[in-house]
Amino acid sequence: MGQELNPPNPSPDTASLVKRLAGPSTTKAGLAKDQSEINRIIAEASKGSKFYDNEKRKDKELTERINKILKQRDDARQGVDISQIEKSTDHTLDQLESHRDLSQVIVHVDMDAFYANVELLHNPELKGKPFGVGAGVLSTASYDARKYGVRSGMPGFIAKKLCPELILVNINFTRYQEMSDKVMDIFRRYDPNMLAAGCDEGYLNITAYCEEHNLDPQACVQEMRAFVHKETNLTVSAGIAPNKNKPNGQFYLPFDRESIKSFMQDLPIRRIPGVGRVNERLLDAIGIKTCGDIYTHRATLSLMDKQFGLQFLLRIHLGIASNVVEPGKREERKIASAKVHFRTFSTLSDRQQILNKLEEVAAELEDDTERNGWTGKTVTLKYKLNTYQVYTRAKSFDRWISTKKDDLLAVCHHLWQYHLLLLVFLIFIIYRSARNFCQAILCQLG
DNA sequence: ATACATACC
DNA sequence: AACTGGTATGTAT
Repeated sequence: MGQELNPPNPSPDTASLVKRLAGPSTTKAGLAKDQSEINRIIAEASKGSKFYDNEKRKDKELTERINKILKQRDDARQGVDISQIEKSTDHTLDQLESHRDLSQVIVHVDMDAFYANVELLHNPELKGKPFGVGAGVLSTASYDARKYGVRSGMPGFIAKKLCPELILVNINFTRYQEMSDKVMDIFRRYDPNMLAAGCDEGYLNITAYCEEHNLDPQACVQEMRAFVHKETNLTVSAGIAPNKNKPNGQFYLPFDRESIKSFMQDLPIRRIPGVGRVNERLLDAIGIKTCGDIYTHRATLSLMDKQFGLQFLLRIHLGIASNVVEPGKREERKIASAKVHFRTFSTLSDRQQILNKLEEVAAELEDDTERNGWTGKTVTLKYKLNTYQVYTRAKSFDRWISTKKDDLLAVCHHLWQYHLLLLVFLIFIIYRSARNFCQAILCQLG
């Protein structure tokens, strides 16, 4: 609320801001030794930029949100019988425990530094050298680069600050897709129903394979990893467990309650899929750092179910997760989008200039949707100012809409706001569909 | 329904 | 100088 005072000395960055600036992928493999020095360099390099200001704003918002939650917690704990709540939570835990299924052998496979290692195959010169894949922003970093703190998602100029001798390699999607297909084919020999999660990882249920081939899970996975290495020259890490919760790298989690419990006890909550940087901080604020801490604070979590999701966390605490592996339904496309960059920071104050840009993306979308026989019911306009603030405006219809350029523009005209006339850095239209066009026709027929 | 935020790779 | 891009889902109003 209050005005920011301008202190005589610039206040140092808060720990949370420094961490935020370091980016989301700080839990990756191949970590450097002194993370705090690296984070300091990153914060230093970011300082003074619009990006930095925006992160600072978001960090402050989150801090305010945390304070609100802490107050809610204190209110919620007033005058209630904590031990009673703990007792009822324990009952829920017993219920969950009684349904634990240890019968399925689930493997999570993850290619090691996939893009980087594929590039190494194509250019052995890179061996032993720190390099990143991608331009502008890195898609991945070689293990030699990770030692310096270089990570995926990091802008090139910061990576260069951390590691001046860093080599930047252009991205070659077709190359990775080719290798991905090969690797996935190997995985499918072990589970034809496997779930491919992105192009470099997947989940397999090898229960049937182990039984049929009279193999124990560890030997089976060892064999599979050996095949991958032999046929592609790439390495893959795997975690074997009774469910899909992802252990750390190469790991066999024994299939009994006690082993799972002790594994979860000290596992940082951040390692759980679904707990990102924001939820990590929210949970930290109420004293939860590890999956074991969930139990300690079960009463608070129970009282604040709405904010934190009690069931979700109790299952995490017990190390219980889905053990159903399915290939993931033939993905129906849900969104079609097109985008334009404004390369300049100058004010695009000329209404006509913006209209031209809008026309450009609308034409691109018309082309895409016409070619693929697509339509949808919602048009979304999304744009980013040079402050990195993002805005979305959407309009939904109860019928399939025309994807003609001019019709899209007519909707956009309805959507765009005056501050589009301010500095615009990036703009894109998202055009979203519930069903594809063929099905739309079927719908109309009956 | 809309406007966002968060998370994942 | 440079801060993924695409998709899904959650949440508040």
